[in-house]
Amino acid sequence: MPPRLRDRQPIRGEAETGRRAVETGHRQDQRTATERRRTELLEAAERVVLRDGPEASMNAIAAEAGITKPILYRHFGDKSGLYRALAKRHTDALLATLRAALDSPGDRRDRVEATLHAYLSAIESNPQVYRFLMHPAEAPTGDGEKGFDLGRHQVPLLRRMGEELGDVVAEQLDLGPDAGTVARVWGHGIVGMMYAAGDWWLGERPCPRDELVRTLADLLWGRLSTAPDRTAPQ
Amino acid sequence: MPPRLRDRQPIRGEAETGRRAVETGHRQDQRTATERRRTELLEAAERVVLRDGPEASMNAIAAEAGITKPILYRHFGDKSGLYRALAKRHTDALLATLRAALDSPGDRRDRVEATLHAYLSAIESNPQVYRFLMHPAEAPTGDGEKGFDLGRHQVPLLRRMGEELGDVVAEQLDLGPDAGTVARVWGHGIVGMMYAAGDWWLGERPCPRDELVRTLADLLWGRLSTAPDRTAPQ
DNA sequence: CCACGTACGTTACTAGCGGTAACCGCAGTC
DNA sequence: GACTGCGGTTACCGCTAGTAACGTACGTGG
Repeated sequence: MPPRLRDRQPIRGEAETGRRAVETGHRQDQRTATERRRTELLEAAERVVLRDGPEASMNAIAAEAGITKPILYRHFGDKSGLYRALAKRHTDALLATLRAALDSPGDRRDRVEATLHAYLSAIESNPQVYRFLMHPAEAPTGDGEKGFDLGRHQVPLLRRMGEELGDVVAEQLDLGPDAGTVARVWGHGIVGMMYAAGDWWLGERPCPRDELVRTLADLLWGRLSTAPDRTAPQ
Repeated sequence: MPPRLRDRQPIRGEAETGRRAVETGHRQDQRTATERRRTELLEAAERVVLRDGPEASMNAIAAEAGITKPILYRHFGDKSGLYRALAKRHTDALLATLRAALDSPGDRRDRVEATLHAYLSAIESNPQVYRFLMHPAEAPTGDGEKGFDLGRHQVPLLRRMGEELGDVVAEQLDLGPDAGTVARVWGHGIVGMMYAAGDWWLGERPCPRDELVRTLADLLWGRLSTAPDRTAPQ
């Protein structure tokens, strides 16, 4: 890869214009102030990530915020800390949307289709956020354990969505014995189905969204088992 | 000398002990020789990746092979080239296994379960290879296009499996109009289901493999639509 | 008043990364 | 003998994440 021009360092003395004078009266808004600062930094980070993708550098983020790296590290510990904080808002929002769709009125098929629609339109309307959430660009291990744990620190959104959907399935359906396990398996399975099909669809756009939703719902409705064989009539 | 610590370079003169003398007779095995060298390097890389995970450094791989970085770059271009070469063998093997399962005798349900079994036992028997294949640890863009392409250079194995399965579905089932699109959607969807459920199962081990296979097959067989409601016990 | 704690901010560094330029030496071939 | 190509090296580049040390404004408490 050709060497990139070094990213611009923050311009000196432009971040602190006319700020301090506003809150002279208040005293112990220290905590709220740092909180506000935190969200300011997060918004800057979000701008950069949405512009440059998940591989945005801490330098670039700091520059966007008008400051330098050490402050970012004071606030978020390390890069994965920043990314975790950044991801939280979006994952929470997405999960809320999905839960709303899962609890929407209508029969079961309607709810399933509504959920698929919700997920797909979310990733469609903001692919870069989706990409950032799903492909965290190397979350640096971080756990003390070296070895074959596998998957713990990876793609947490997929896991969370799977757990969430499993809960909903468990609470809405009567699955007989082993209901808990079955529901969780289905939760992760269905989420994975949404994920892979959605990722592929977003890249190739082979059909409108409704058709994708219908086709996936057909799959979940067992059409795979009832479709006629093709080798026989030939 | 500047005070920079140098990372350990490979030990001098241990890679070429008693090698040259063997093939004095042959002449134009240059191509086969470089081919052999390539696979030697790939095996060294594999050892390191299986030991250190996907974030293994080129320096470490070169050291393991008893050489230095530039040779790796001569052979594979860049890191993603090496990783692609490294992944190819395993993906080919896995895809062949899956295809065999998809074409196995028995009825449709048997074939589906056989395929699930094949995938799950593959990732179970070698989780680190699986992890390397699925989470390529930041394939560095590489494409000229900057922007929102999304997903093209990401997780190629998932895509390939989806395409492959879509082909099989299309050639075995009669899906009426739009058969091509339906088959591909299903291919990617089913693969995603396997992927997410398998990843979760591998981490938590909530049930034996057979049960997971059966539960997923049940999902594909439409049990989601036929399971009784739980909130309204008629 | 002065000292303290605390936030914000900087400069200047470190080790390590992927990747490359320039060079050496050895084989075989025209 | 000159040319070419491959295996191999040293030494570098620009970049990254992360840190140490220092400075500056502020409000509080002895």
